[in-house]
Amino acid sequence: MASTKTRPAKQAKPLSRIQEVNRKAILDAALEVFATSGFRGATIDEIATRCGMSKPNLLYYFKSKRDIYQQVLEQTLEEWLGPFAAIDPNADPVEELRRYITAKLVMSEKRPEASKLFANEILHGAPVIHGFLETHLRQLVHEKAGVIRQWVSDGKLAPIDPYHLIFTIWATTQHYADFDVQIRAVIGSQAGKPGFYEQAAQAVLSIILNGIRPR
Amino acid sequence: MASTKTRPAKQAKPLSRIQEVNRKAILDAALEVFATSGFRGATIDEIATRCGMSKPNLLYYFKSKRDIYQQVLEQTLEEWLGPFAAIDPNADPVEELRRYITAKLVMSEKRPEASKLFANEILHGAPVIHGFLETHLRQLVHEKAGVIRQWVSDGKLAPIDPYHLIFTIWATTQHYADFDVQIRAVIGSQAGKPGFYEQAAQAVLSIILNGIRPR
DNA sequence: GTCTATAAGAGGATAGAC
DNA sequence: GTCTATCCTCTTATAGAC
Repeated sequence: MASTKTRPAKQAKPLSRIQEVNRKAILDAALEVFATSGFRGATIDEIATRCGMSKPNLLYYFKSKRDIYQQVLEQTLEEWLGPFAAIDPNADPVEELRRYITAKLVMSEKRPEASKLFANEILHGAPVIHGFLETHLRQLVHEKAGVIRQWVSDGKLAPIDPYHLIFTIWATTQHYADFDVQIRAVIGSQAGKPGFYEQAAQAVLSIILNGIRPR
Repeated sequence: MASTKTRPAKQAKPLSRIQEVNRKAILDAALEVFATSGFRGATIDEIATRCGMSKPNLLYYFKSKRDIYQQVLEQTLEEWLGPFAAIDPNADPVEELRRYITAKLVMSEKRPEASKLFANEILHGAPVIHGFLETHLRQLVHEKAGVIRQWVSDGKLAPIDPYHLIFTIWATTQHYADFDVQIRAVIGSQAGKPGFYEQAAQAVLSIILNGIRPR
């Protein structure tokens, strides 16, 4: 396994093996707890218990509860926006949007906590990521809106406001993660079954894609 | 102003004039605070300050913070589901859905707190209204799904799963209330301007209605 | 690095005067 | 009905031993 020594020459503090492992364990546990309880509802104790550590030990790795929260958010943001950033102006519009919507639904199924984490943050006024939303996300959405607008100009999509199309896609796909409790309550055991998300994908794709196909 | 005496003969405790006024003031303030902060994040103190009362005085009218929360939720539920319950099987399907979607968007614009209150509750596992969701809401959705299924059978709508159509409508319309902070951050000052919700309505209606029109 | 013990503070709820 | 004062619990964060 070669040398496990970390080179101390780098800029920030180099993390030892155990530090990396523990930090990751904490962030994983924190994602789940913050997602289901929100920032205020979450307790350091619950995060600690979930990753088998003591409360003070968590605060050895992170200087405060808010610090943990912030880093979980930042870590998840990148992953969450990946498929959006990957929208390709040169691909076929309908196929590209099908790919994007499908990817978002898969994420809602596989990692609902990530979606819930953001929903909580934004619902409460986005105190931590407000700056990010106004700069990076705004710029990214502006860029992709331009792509969609071009598709419409080229007659490849029905005339539609790009921003509202993006919001519609976000809303529908994330709904399946954020409101899963309601969906489960309303349709019962079907929601847990294997084919459920495929069925959801088919319906959502049918509605949105037919709604924007050029006529 | 005639007599203001309350008749003590009724079943539950009759509320005096001042009691009614204060209860309503508390519930109005509580809606705003719970909507923006969630149950855990909200404090009795903030609710009290917002309606110009003292903390103990609130607890004279309601026996606990949870009691206030529960009553705000129940009070708002009825209003929130009104337009859904009003979907008319005998009306023209596309027009009826247009009416419903428009009504939901108007509610998101005029009373975003109501939407946020539910979003918070459901996001955190619906501890208080879970029973309601599994019984009344489930029954209501089942009924309306039947209406939509019939419309599809009659060839008045394109073939679509009724449940996913309902979820799509809920998701898109409530998104404008629940995620308003993100929308504002992304598109800037336009979001506050007068015509914005009309523009949103046009886009959402265009996507969903074109997506389900019979072909 | 990890623990026990504890300080410090926030917030829900009650007692009791007025 | 409304207030001030207070109790008590929960939770964040730190001190300091190991």
